[in-house]
Order: sequence, then structure tokens, then C-alpha cells
Amino acid sequence: MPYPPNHRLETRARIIVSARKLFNQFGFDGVSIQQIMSNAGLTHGGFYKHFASKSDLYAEVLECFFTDPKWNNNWEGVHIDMTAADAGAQIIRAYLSRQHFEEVENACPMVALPSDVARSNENAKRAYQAAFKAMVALLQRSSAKNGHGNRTSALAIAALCVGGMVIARASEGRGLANELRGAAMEVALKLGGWDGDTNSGGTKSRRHRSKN
Amino acid sequence: MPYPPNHRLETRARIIVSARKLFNQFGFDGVSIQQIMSNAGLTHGGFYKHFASKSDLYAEVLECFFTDPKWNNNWEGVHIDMTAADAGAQIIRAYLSRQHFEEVENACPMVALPSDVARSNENAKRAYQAAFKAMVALLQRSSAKNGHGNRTSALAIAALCVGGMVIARASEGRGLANELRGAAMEVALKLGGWDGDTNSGGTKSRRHRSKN
DNA sequence: TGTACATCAGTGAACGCGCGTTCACTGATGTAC
DNA sequence: TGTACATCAGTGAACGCGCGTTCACTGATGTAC
Repeated sequence: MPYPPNHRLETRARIIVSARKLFNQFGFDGVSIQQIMSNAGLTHGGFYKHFASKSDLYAEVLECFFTDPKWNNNWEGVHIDMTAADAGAQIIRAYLSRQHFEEVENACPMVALPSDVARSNENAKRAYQAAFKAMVALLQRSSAKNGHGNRTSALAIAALCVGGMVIARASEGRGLANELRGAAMEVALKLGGWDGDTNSGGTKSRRHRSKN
Repeated sequence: MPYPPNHRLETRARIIVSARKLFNQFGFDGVSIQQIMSNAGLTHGGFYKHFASKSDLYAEVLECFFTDPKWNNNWEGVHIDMTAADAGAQIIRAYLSRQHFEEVENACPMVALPSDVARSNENAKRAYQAAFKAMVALLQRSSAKNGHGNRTSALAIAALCVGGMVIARASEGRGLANELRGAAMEVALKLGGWDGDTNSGGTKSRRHRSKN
């Protein structure tokens, strides 16, 4: 073994990260293998030492992102305590935050790539679906602690988060985008029972909103 | 004028319809000018007699679809009486219907093309935003008749309709897609005050659901 | 410890292909007489 | 009414380019002695 045993895997991981960021910004067809490799500090010829084809890389990028616990439980630096009573509310606020809207390259691929995935093969769709289901399950488990834990609400909350961001990204400027993020957040929090003035309680005073 | 005066405009319209259907299915990069022209019964060379470039056609397809009253008020054959008390509910049911999910080529481009638009120029985003705003306005006007006509709800309902469909299309098979359409529909109707058992009334018995 | 070797991750030129775009030409049609 | 002409929507060959993919080669590294 002429190279350190993890050298190959590290390079491979570097290619996947490079590809994820570029796919997130420009889509599957908008990125060339040359760009992906160069962005990973390599030349294009070596690509096929790691992946059989460009679509293979694409599937792997999606699966890797969607199944990697680092992303599913940690949300790239947005540390959410899943045992907290308002974990679901934290997910909603992080997902619909200004930061998640603006940092396209590091954003969740569910937001950036739904149209691409819809036109892709079953592997890509399976990966997308798995990620969405994981999000729904997380939301349902968390809202169950409020007595709002039905699957219909959890599905709608996730649809508001992902769908709201998708539409915000396709809009011009930040006017409608901000308004839409705010409306989706308000309704999603209400659906999960995390607002201060629903029929579940009513006495709790509305806590100050974090500006995002 | 060697040809009938409307001949040129008719051909142009035929190219736009052909392009809309193909873009809806395969996206901007997934369709060639050759395919668009051949699908319109023409050869590729004549394209530049009608459009300056492929992206010009793309912008025109979006604007044409999103501003054409035939689509905005009529929804391609889905005749909705905008004066009816439950016009908003009809929009929600039509948008999240099985038919709209499955007939991809004739579907609303807001569902098929959000990722493409997000990567496109300001013209495309402006067109997308105008369509979404029109949908929100329609929903708000209609739900106002129920006493539910606030803008936040209208935005959330539109996000559930469009976003729910986008996610359903990116999922594998029909299991999650059906579940998601159902959940989005239920919550959207509730938000607009079109369900039989909210806090607005309560005496009205739940009417039988249309199967879709 | 030092040297020769085998391995294989990475290089970069080359390929065939389909794309968007151009352009000289064709031929169906409305108009002038 | 019939003919010659001018127009211009549509044709199809050709272009340059960038793409995904291939492949003979390089050279840094771990191992054997």
C-alpha cells in the first residue's frame, strides 16, 4: 500500500463535498467534472479512479448527505438538542432562517435540488424521500410532547419548511422570500403547538422572537 | 406579406407550447432546441427566426404561462368559479389533485421548475414570483369571505400547495406523495376555513371528501 | 539504517458527441399588373 | 382572370465549443531486504 490507508477515502470524501456544494448552487447539469475536481484540488482525469460516472457521484452525494448522521442530527453546525421540549421549533427556526436561505452552497439539498431529483432515477428519489421522512419523524416525535404529534401536522410542517424555502429561492430579491419564510415559520410553529397563544394553553406569554 | 398575417404568431405560439411541455418534463438543460422544434413540427434552423436565444425562449415560456389569463384564471381546463364561496378550496383541491401530480407535461411550471428558476436570471425569478403572488392573492380574496383572509394564512396555503407538490414529485413511487398531498390538502383547507369542523363553526357536518 | 522496488492515486492529452448558433438557400404564398 | 415577382418562414449543412469519458503515463509513498 504505497499511500496511507485512508488517503484514498479522504480524497473521495473531498470530491463528494466539492460536488455537493457545486450541485447545490448550479444543479446537476450546471456543473462539470472538471469544476468538481478542480474545486477539490485535483485534475479531472482522476475522477474515474473514484466514481464510475457522473450520475453515480450524484447519487452518492445525495445519499451521503441524507444518511450521514452529521447532517441529519447535527445540521452542519446548527446544534439542536433533540431531547429539548422545543426541538421541533428549533428545527423549524433553523430551516427557515435567513442564514439557511442565503448560504446556498452549504444548504440542505432538499431545498436546492427537488427539480433535479424529480427528473432523476429511483436512487436519487429514494435518497430524497428518506431525508424528508427523517425530517417528518423528527418533527412528529418532538411535537408529540406537546400533544400535537399527529402525522398530518408533521408532514405539513416539513412541507412548509422545505417547500417554503424552495419557493423563496425561486423568487426575485428578498421581499417575498422574507415574507414567505416568516409566514411558513409562524404557521409551522402553530401546527406543532410551539406558539404561545394556541388553544393548548393560552396563559403563557408570547416569548420574544429571535430576529431572522 | 407572403404568408397570412397570423401565421408567424401561430408558429411562435406552437414553439412556446412545445417548449413548455418539454421544460416541464426535463428542465431547461435537459431539452435541446432540436427537440423543441421537432416537437412543434419544425426543423431546428428556424428557431432563431422567432427567438434570440434559448434563454430568451425560457423567459418567454415562463412569462407567457404565468401571465396568460387562460392559465391564471382557468387552470388549463380546470374551470374554477372565482365568485363561488369555496373558490379557494377548489384551487387547493385542483392543485394537490392526483391529476395535477401525474400529468407532468401539462402541470404548473411552479411545481416542475423551481430549482431551474432559482439558478436562472432575474427575468425568470420575476415571472415565478408574479405567479406565486397571484395565487396568494386569489387564495386570500377567497378565504376573506370566511373570515380567514389574512395574508399569512394565504402564503402558507400557497406554500403547502406548490411546495407539497414539489416534494411529492421528488419522492419515490406514490406512497409518500399521496400521503403528502393529502396532509397538505387537509391543513391548507383548514387554514383557509374550508373544513367542516374548525373553531369558526362546528355545527356543520363534515361533507364527504372527493377521492383524489 | 539505507536502498531498490512495486503499487496505485493522480495527471493531462485525446476521443467522440451533442449542443447552441449561423447562414446561404428554398419554396409557398400574397400582391401588382 | 392569369402571370411574374417579391417576400420571408422554414430548411439543413456547417461551425466551434465544452462536455463526459478513456488511457498511457508519472511520481510519491510504503514495503522488502
